[in-house]
Amino acid sequence: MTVVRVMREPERVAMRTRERVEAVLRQTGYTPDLTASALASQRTRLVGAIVPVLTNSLIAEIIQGLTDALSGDGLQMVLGVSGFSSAKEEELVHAFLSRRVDAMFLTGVTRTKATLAMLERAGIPVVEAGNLTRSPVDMVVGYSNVEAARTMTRYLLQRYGSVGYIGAFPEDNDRARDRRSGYEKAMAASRRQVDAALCIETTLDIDAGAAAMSKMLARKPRAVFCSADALAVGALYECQRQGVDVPSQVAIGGFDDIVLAAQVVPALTTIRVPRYEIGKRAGAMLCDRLGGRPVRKRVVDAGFELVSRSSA
Amino acid sequence: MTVVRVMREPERVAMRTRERVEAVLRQTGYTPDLTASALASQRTRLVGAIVPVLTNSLIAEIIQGLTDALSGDGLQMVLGVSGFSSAKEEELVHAFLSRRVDAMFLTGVTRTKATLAMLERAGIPVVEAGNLTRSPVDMVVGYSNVEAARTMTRYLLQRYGSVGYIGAFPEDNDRARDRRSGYEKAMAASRRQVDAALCIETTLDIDAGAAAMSKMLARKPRAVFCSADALAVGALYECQRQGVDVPSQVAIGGFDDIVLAAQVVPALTTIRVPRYEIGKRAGAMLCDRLGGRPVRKRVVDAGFELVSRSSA
DNA sequence: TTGAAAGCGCTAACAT
DNA sequence: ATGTTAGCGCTTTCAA
Repeated sequence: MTVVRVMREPERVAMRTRERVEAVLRQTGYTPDLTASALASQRTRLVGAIVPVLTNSLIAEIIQGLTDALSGDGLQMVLGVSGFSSAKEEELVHAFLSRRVDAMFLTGVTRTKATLAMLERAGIPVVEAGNLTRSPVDMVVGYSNVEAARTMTRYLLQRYGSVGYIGAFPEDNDRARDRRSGYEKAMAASRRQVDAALCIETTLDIDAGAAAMSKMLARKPRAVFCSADALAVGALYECQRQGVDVPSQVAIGGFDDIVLAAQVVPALTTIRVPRYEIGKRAGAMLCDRLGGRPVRKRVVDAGFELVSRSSA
Repeated sequence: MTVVRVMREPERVAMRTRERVEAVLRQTGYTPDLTASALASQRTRLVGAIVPVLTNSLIAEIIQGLTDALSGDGLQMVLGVSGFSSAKEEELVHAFLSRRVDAMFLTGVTRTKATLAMLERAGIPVVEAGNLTRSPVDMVVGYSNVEAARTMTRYLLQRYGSVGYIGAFPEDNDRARDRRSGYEKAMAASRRQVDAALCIETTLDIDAGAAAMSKMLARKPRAVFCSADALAVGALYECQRQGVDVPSQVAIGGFDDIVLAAQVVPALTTIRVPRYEIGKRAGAMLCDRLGGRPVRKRVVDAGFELVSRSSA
């Protein structure tokens, strides 16, 4: 017990005892065993985080924000990668709960019934990030993907009259689904048919964006909304390779405002979302709850902003 | 005990008993507590991983490979971000050892004495990744940054006669240091002075590459070796913005072969390293050791390859 | 085929 | 200011 006090409330231990204990601790290279501490205290100081992939700068920055927030409170992060699969996410949630993580961070707002039930039963703080919902499992911080996509589509529609769509596969990915839905809503609002040939869904990387654009160029679109900057950048390069001028022949709108977006020539018109801040805020909310500080706002809308640059 | 057997060696339990136990487990929604398991068995099934940053596609892909390898063996990853600080890395190593991780993954091959000592004492499998060394803490998988940088510099020197350098800050970053050193060796080998004005070190992102190139263009370099593709891409865009043609006016060589490198116009001449495979192999080596399978090759050279494209 | 018992290294509440 | 004690929920070994 005295040893414990030296480590946790050294002022309560007599100077001489303390020094003796500290000397021994140093000599023996003692390191407290958090494994035992976790069992005894029922707190692991571990946060489980599940992301669909890591190789995506949007997600990487959110996670960076999350770790920054957590490390301030001495919390650590167990990371799981779901590969855009709800089933894999379910497995991971189970594994993390079995590890008795103190809290969970999840990407997006849709998951399996079983996942929901487990989370419910666990009763730990959970924050969902990257989208919005009226009914989060517990807390959510993100922005409206529907509204953002609608805003961009409307912008392109006003300027160019017609707009195609290149997006990520929507299965097990509510952000992609909502972005597509925003596109469709804007189209409907201005009484446009969505032309299936001008609406491509694909994997989420630069090459795929280029390939999709290559197909779409055959149909001579006037403007294309790419629901992720990675896709938009790939599309842009494809245009360059084919000698199609952007924006005079085809305009391109992106989504995410990754660092690259401001650098490409022409610079990308896109939707800016506060990525890093979303992660940081999510982490802060978890810290608050774990520290016994109540969180009043359980649904945090971090907002978005249309950044108009040269590509559209 | 019978319950335990039902979960671990069900064939050893009588059919009827087993069914009864399984029913109860399902009804109560029982989830084994790994926290207690860890304490009793002295195995956490946790691997600690420390990276300098996440927002870097090279690193993100290595980590992706690592998680893929680990998840096959039911291992999970605690992730720490050191921000290119050896001191922060030291803290993280301490925290992870205190958590009794079964193994450690570290980026690069140089660290503080204290870190080394802790690792030594812990006696767990450790794999260092992303560079090579003759004397790893335990195991290492990477490639020679010196040789790769030398190869690229030599290539540029042969074609363009003189070569400038834009690289990442070398403090607490042996990959950056070695790349610079490879550049200098190649320069020395062809009897060139390294012109300080043609040698810029900066932070590791696209904007910084653009800014550095902007400065360097004032000196009319014939070719520039950017020791990371992020920098090279930034440099390339800066040239485009300034109307400087690549490669006829300035040639640019990169390093890493990120996905973007093949897509930019002109496509980037760069050094390809097997990023994902490095992470995967590192994970596999840890799994082998934890599974009691000895690892013969403790130093794995994953190699590199100069990819000649249009930018140089 | 099933069960009993000790112990992993801490925490937390209660003495002294 | 310091010490004692009883768990936490598993694993491991030994017994029945």
